[in-house]
Formats: sequence, structure tokens, C-alpha cells
Amino acid sequence: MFSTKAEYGVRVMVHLAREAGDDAGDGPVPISLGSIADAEGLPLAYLEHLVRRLRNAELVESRRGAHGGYSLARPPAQITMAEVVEALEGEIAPIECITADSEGALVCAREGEAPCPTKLLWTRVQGSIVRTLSEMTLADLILPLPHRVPAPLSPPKETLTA
Amino acid sequence: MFSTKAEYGVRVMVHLAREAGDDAGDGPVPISLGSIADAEGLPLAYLEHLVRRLRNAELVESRRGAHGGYSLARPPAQITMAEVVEALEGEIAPIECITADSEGALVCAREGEAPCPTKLLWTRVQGSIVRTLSEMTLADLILPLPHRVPAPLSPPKETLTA
DNA sequence: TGCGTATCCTAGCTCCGAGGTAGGTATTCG
DNA sequence: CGAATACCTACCTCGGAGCTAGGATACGCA
Repeated sequence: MFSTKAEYGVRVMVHLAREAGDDAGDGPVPISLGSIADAEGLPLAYLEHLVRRLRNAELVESRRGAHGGYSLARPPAQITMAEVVEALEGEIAPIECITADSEGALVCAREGEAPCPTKLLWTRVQGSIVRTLSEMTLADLILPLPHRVPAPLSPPKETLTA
Repeated sequence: MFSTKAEYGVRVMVHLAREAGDDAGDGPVPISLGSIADAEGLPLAYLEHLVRRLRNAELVESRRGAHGGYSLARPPAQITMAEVVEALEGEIAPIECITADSEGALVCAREGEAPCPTKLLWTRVQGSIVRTLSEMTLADLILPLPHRVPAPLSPPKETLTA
């Protein structure tokens, strides 16, 4: 479904949000990737690749050199998880057929031919994923909130164990 | 995200639902996989693998021999897309960490250790996917319904083009 | 000024699963 | 019987996930 890119990357973002050093006049104190890799038990060299994507998406900022590191580019509440996952995984589409045009409308690739009969299904799935990710921000993840929202997630009745 | 297994398999199911021969006293007239492969432009040998999963999940029934083939095991309205996708793809989980226990509750693997800080996120995504799939049945896909439901899927404002 | 610590960049490596092929056997109809 | 079909097992190939390696560049500090 999602790869470890999303998992690791989200963990990095959460780590940055939690450990955010106080802003010392000159921007927030950056956190080195090494310390994050250590704390999370993830391979540093691999995280470097992931964090690059986050930087390209302007979700984190970096300071090079000694005592350098990364910090969030915006307050956690202004970073949606859709942005984060998108930056890490690329465009979110349940199957190839569904993609998004320049205006954000969902379209079926192979337009012109017979549109895939199952378009409706994948469109809905895509929509529900993107909506769910868009509704959450980094701020929602920095605290271990047990029951923050009243009843947003009714646990699926049948989870369909294979 | 989802593989072609889901795509092809769903198309087979839709095809079966659409072409469903009249019940001729002795159960519905089965449709050969070959004709489906032809009509959909998909490789027959590969479909055989997929349809096996559908059969194991008791979503289709088969008749062997000449004039044999497959037919739906239940009326389309009683087959949820969650069942279909689950049969084809295996358990639906956005990342490894999230799985479902015997009672259908969502749990984080590596329980006991520090639970993944991002559990809340993946749990919600999983929930929204499963819910969406569970709310649709095969019957919803057999007609090209342009706007059947009033406003179930508000198109995501930003589709986040990479 | 030079050393240590970081980010940055490019290249490559390995392994596994997706996606498909091949070829056989069993079953049923005409 | 023989054609058509489902059923089963084994195999192949290729691309991407998930790393690793090694350097170049930038910054802080003694």
C-alpha cells in the first residue's frame, strides 16, 4: 500500500515537530538527521534521501555545517499529512488509471477509449484517502491523543481477515 | 497503491455481473474466462490466477468442461467491493504496522514496544479505505451511473500534483 | 586556518514481488 | 471420442523498494 518512505518520512516529520527547539531569534534550532536516525532506529543514509523529498516540497528547512540539521518550514498545524505523504510517495492514486489533471480534477487515463468500467470505484477510494490525509495535520500527531475527536473513525464492522 | 490484481479482478467481476446469463433452471449460465479475457483485452493465463482467488473467497462459482465458465456466487448487490479487493490483494493495510486482529479491531503490530507514533494516521487511512470499499457493492458498478449519489465524493480541493 | 560535523549529491547494489508464460491434468458437453 | 473449458504447478523476467558507498560542499569552533 504505502511504502516505508511514507512511514519513515512521517516519523521524521513527527520527530521534528516534537523536538522542535525553541526559536532562538535566528530561526528554530535545527535537529540533525543523525540524532533522528538514532532515536527512531532508522538508517541515516536512507533518511537522507527521504528528507530530500521533504525539502524539495518545502516542508522542512535545513542548515548545513556543524550544529546544522533540519527544522519544519511551517508550524505543524499548517502542514497537512496529504502534503507530507504526497511529497514522499508521489502522487496518490489507488491504481494507474486514476490520476489528477492540472486543475486537480480526477480523470481516468486512457480517456478516449472505453473508460475503465471501474473508474467510479477507484475514484471514490482515491477521494477518501486524500480527504482523510488532508484533514489531518502534523499537529494532530505530536501528542498521543487517545480520543481526541468524538467519533470520526467508526471501526470498520468487518475488517475482512483473509 | 493497488496492483493490477485488483484492477483486473474487479473488471472480471463487473463483467460477470453485466453479462450474467439468465438463470436456466440449473443455475446461471456460466461465462468462460476466455471470452472475458477477449472482451477486456487481458491475458487469459493471468486471469486464471486471479479468478482462483475469487473462487477461494467464494465470490464466484465455476462449472468445468465444455460450455463451462464462471458466475457470481451471490447477487451483485450482496457483494461488497471490500470483499472483492480483499480477496484479490490480501489484507488491506496502508503500511505493515497496521493490521487487524481476529476480532476485526485495528492493532499496531510491534505491540509491546513503543507503538509507532504515527499509528493514528495509518489507522484512519485504513479505516477510510475499508469504509469506502465496504459501502460499495458490485451492483453500484454495473451501470455507468453519472451522478447517482447526491454529494458523497466532494472532489479533493487540492489533489497535490507532484 | 584547519578540523569535525553536518547537509548535499550521484551512483550503484540486492532482493523480492508484480505481472505474466508454459504446460500439463481433470472434467464436461456434443 | 474430441473439443472446450476449468484447474494446478512451476517457472521466468523486470522494475522498483530499500538500502549502502563515497564523495563534495558548507558551517562552527578552537
